[in-house]
Amino acid sequence: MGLRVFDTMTRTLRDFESLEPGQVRMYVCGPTVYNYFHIGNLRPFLFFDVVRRYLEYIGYDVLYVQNITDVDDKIINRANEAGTTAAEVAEAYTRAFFTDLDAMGVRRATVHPRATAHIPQMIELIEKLVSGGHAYVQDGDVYYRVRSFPSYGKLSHQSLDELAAGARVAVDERKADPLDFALWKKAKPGEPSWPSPWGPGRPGWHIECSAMSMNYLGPTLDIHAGGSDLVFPHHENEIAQSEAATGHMFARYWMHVAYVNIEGTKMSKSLGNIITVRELRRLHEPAVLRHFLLSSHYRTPLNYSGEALAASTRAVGRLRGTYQRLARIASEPGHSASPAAAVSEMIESARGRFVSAMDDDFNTANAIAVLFELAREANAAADTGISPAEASLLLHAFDELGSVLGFYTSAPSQSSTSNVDGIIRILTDIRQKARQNRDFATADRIREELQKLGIILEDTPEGTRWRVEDRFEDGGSGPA
RNA sequence: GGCGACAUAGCCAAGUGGCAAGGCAGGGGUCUGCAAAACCCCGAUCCCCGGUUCGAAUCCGGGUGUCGCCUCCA
Repeated sequence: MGLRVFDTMTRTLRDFESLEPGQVRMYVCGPTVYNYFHIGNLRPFLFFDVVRRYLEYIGYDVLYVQNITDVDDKIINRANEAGTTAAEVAEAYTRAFFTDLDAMGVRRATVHPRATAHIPQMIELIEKLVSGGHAYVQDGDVYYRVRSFPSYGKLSHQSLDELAAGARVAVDERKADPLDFALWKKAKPGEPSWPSPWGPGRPGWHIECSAMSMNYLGPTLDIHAGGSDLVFPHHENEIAQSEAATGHMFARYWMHVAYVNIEGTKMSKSLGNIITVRELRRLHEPAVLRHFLLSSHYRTPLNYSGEALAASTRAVGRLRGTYQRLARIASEPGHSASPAAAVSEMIESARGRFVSAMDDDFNTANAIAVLFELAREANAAADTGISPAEASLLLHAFDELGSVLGFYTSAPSQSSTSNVDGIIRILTDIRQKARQNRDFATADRIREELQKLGIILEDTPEGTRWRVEDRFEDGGSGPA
C-alpha cells in the first residue's frame, strides 16, 4: 500500500513520494525561546519525532530541520521585564527546550538552526524579494506585498478579499495593504539589531523559517509542518516569500497537528491554564505522556485531563508489565530450541498491522492498539508457557515497534543495584517464612505496609516479585 | 461575516458502505491461603431528522451542540 499523508494544501490524503528517492527533507517549526514550552507545543514536537522515526523505519534517510527562533518581540519583552538581555533569555530557554525534549525522549533534529545565526541568509532573501517587486521599503522597515503573489491564500484556502474582510487587525498606515507583513523590522532604541541595506534592524518571524529551511534543505522541502495555528498566517507567508523568491514549489506536503485543550478549553495565559512540560515531567514519566499524546490521531483535538493521564499511566504499566515478564523469561537459562511458528506468525501479523496503521497518515492510535493486542497474545502464550527463545523474539518485536513510537526507550528499571532491592528482599524473605508457617496475618501486614509506601508485592509460582506502584498524581490546579 | 474541525460505551479513542479496534473504569469467571499480575467472558438504538443504497457510524441534505483559525500563538 505505502505511506499516505494528509496534505493541508490539497486537503486530501496523498500517496507519499519524496523528491529524492530514499531521502526525506522535513522542516518543523520550532519554538520561540521566551519561556518553557507547554504540552500544546509538545504535541507537534513529539508527533514529528514519531514521523521521523517511522520514515526511518521504512527505510528513508531523513534530513530533519527544526529552527530555534531566538530573536522576537516576546523575547525582548521578557528580557525587559527581567532586566536582562534578549540573548540571555534566548540562551536560557533554548537550553531548557533541549533539556525537556531530551527528557521526553524526543530525538534531536539533524540541524537546529538559530535565527540569529542566519541573518545574512535572511537579508539575501529579502533583497531578492525587494528587487523582484514583491517587497517594499518603508522608512527602515521592509514589507512583503501580498498582492504581488497571485496565489496568496492557497494553503489556508482564503482569498485576499475574504481575509481583508475578516481582518480585525488595526490598520497600519505604513503598509500598502493591511495584510502585508514585515520582512525586516527597523530597530527601536535598545533592541537587538543587525546591520542591513535598510539600516539596523531584525528579521520578521516568517522570513526566518523560509531562509533557514531553504538554506539547509534547498528550495523544495518534502514535508513542512507545525501546529495547526501556523497555517495562517505563518505558513501562508512562508509560501509567498519562498515561492516568489525562487519560483519553485516550496513544500510538497504540509502537515498540521491539532490543538491540545485543557479540561475542554484552549490553553491561554489569561486563563492561567498553561501546563509546561517542565511541570509535567514532575508528574508523569515520559512514556505516559507519549502514550497520552499519541493515543489519538494527530489531526483531532486532544483534551488534557487528570483522568486521561491516569488511564495512560495504567495503560503504560500494562505494556511494561508484559515487557518485563518477557524479559524475565528470555533471560532464563533454557535450551535454545527454535521458536514455534505460532510466535513468529504472531509477530509478523502485528508488524503488518502496525505498518498499515502508520502508513495510514500516521495513525498512532491504531499502532498503539496493535501493541496492546500483541501484549495480550504474548501474555496468553506466556501463561501456557513459552521458551526463552520465543520470549526473546517477542521482546525484540516490542523493541522494534515500540521504538518507532519512542516507547521502551527509557523504561525505568528496578534498580537492583540500590539497597532498596536488598531491603525489600529481606522483608519478602521474612514474609515468605510467615506464609510457609501459614501466618498470613504477618504476611499480609508486610504486604500492606509496603503498599502504603508504593511498593506492590506479587506472589508468583517462581517467588515473590516487587514493583513500584504506577502512581498517578493529579496535577490539581496546574503548575505550582 | 469568511474558512475549517469535531460529536462513537461511564471515561479516552480507532473506524469513510458489508456482523462497531484498542486502553481505562465496572461486572462475572480461571489461577491464588488471600491479594496482585495474567488470561477468558460480559457491555454501544455510533447527537437528531430526512434521503441515497440490498446494506450507512461511514455517502448526501437539513438541524442541534462543542471547538479552532481569520491578530502573537504549537
